[in-house]
Amino acid sequence: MKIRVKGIENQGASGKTNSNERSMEVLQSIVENYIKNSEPVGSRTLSKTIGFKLSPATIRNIMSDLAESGYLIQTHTSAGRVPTDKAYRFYVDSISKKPAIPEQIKQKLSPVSNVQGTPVEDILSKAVHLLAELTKFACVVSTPKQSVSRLQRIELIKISEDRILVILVTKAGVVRDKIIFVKENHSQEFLNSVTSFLNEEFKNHSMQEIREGIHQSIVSDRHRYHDLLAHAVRLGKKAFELNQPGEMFIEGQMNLLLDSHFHEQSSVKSLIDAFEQKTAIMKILDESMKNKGVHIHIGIENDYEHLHKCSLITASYRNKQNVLGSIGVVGPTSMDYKRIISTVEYTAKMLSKTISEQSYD
Amino acid sequence: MKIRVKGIENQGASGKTNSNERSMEVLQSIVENYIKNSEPVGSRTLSKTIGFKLSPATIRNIMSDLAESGYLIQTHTSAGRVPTDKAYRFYVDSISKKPAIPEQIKQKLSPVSNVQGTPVEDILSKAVHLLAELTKFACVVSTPKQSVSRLQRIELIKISEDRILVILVTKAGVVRDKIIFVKENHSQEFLNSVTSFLNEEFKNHSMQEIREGIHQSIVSDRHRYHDLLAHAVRLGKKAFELNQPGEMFIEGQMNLLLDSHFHEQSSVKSLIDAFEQKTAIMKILDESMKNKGVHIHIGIENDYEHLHKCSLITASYRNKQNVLGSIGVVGPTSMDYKRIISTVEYTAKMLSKTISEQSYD
DNA sequence: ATTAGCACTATTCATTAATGAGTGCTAATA
DNA sequence: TATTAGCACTCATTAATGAATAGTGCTAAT
Repeated sequence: MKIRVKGIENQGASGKTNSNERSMEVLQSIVENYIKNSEPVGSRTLSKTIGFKLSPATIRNIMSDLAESGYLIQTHTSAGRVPTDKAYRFYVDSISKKPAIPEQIKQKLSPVSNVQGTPVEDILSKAVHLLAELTKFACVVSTPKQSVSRLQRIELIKISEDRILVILVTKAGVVRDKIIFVKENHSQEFLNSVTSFLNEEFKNHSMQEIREGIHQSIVSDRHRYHDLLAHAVRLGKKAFELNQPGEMFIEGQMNLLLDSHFHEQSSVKSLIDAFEQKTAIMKILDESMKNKGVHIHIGIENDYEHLHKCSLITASYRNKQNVLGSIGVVGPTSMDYKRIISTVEYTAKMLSKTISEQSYD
Repeated sequence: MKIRVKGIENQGASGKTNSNERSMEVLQSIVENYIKNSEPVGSRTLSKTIGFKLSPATIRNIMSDLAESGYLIQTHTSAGRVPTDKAYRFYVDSISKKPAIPEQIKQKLSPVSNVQGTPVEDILSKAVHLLAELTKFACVVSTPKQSVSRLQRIELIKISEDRILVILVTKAGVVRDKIIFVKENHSQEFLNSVTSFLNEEFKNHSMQEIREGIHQSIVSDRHRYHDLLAHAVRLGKKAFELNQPGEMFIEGQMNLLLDSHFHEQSSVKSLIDAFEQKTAIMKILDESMKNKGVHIHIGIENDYEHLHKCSLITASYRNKQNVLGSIGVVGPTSMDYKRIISTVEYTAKMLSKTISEQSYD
């Protein structure tokens, strides 16, 4: 077997970066070509798109090497080649300059910032809807995490003899309500004092801290002989109990099923499962909150098996104070990464801007 | 051309109800057969399923008549026959005894009633999710109409200098929040008095009435010289302004795309459009609130063209006082009507029960 | 009024052959 | 030594063919 310069990978061995650069260029071309046409790309076509700088035969050699290194596969002997996830990874990593956001996209997304007094949920829902429309894929957004967001205000409203409506307003502008059941029939006046106490004690603290704080209060038992505070703490404990596992909005699932890449029965089932079982996607969104910028998960890189044929592009959104959640796109691994990445990035930016303006900091 | 007794339609002319009944039975069999197998049904098969009481030849004659009357169509000359929307309409109208709800379905739906202090939205979302799982079709539910539901409580909370958080709690247990922007910097104490005023004035009134009432107050101008009331009315007007067009939750859209009846590209596009353009479905849900019981819209009967290949089964849910919204299934016209109808009916019943228990009446 | 029988029709399925896109290898070339 | 032209080969796709099949419609017999 002849030993050829492999390009990209073992450049160290050959020393000829020229050949390496060429391989890279070819690979990029292949990826872009496949993204555009969704068809295996052959040496002849490639020679054309590259501008006849190389003959099909030369390209065949390069492609053969790339296939050997795991960047390309053939669906069958006489077919062109298709990029692997490894190729997509290489491709996105090699994207240097981001394309400018087309004016059209900016315009489409402008409704996101055009909101006065709209609940955060509605803003998110609007944003994810528009993103789905723009990308023609499925889009998801996670609602602001309760635990990190800090308390702006708590309100206790007596609803009936044994029911109290708890309203939590966070600094991010998210309003959460829930009803707690109590044995004692507290008067509204009493609830008002409890409210004052809780507000004074916990305003500007994160939900996480509050939960811990209240727990400590109970453990330390320092309120045992003070009726009001004892009740306040007990009510507070109930009020701040985390009951929602973190929500997420999904839009445009059906776009995916129109996509030719998911036409096989099995892929469709996988997708349905993935969206049914929200946890996997939720996890990726959560992960995305930890670091800045756009996150890209390509096919096999996803832990969740049902997402192996998808790529996820996510970006977190925030207010002035905290990272709140993230928004993202779920599409085929052969998506137009450049376009999608910049669209997601821009959407997240707009979202951050809008929500920051609405935040109470 | 031979004139034969047409059965079903022109029974008056022939006088022989026997033949008519037979036609009905055959048609029912055809519909059930097609629902079950999604394949054109032929005379031979039918003779079997009917228990050989009639020979294929006889059945052919009957089928020919039914086809002429518009109950059946042939996809091509040598194919069996397929029921038309008219046939489905006849079929559902002729359903006499509803099947008992299988224990399995009851069990699946039990989580709907197993909710303490859960926001109504979450109950609805749970219900529609389970319904989608049970029926394997797309399911929708409309959130309680704001206009008909009556006020349990309003709360104004000062959020920042120029922002007030308005919380509306309805008797149905729905909590709505929105932020209003004001020019004056009201103190919380002042807001409390306004709150008291609004609560006293408007508790137990429907939102509709309140909006009208406030409008009158402004027109009559009787509060002109009373600063507090003037402000209260002005704030109230803002607070009660209807800003959401009525929401709806959708689940299981993807189920539809798995369904063989929607495999053609065009149908899929239609469906996506229908769900994108929520208004059409919303309208049907709204319609369904006007009358009791289960509502059935079969294919062509739907005003919205994109729903011509679907049937919708809807039922309203309510609390003790009012009809609040409705829940329904969107599936192919060849759905198993008996099963779906009773499932939707049961789900709506459970929903009503649960929400009634949570209501504040 | 019902049914058996038969001619007729259209789909479906498997087989075959032609076409074409694309590769891999070898030998010629710059 | 790297590149390229040329050629044999492979495999998917397509169209055409024919057999098998499921179903109808009509007529004549029961």
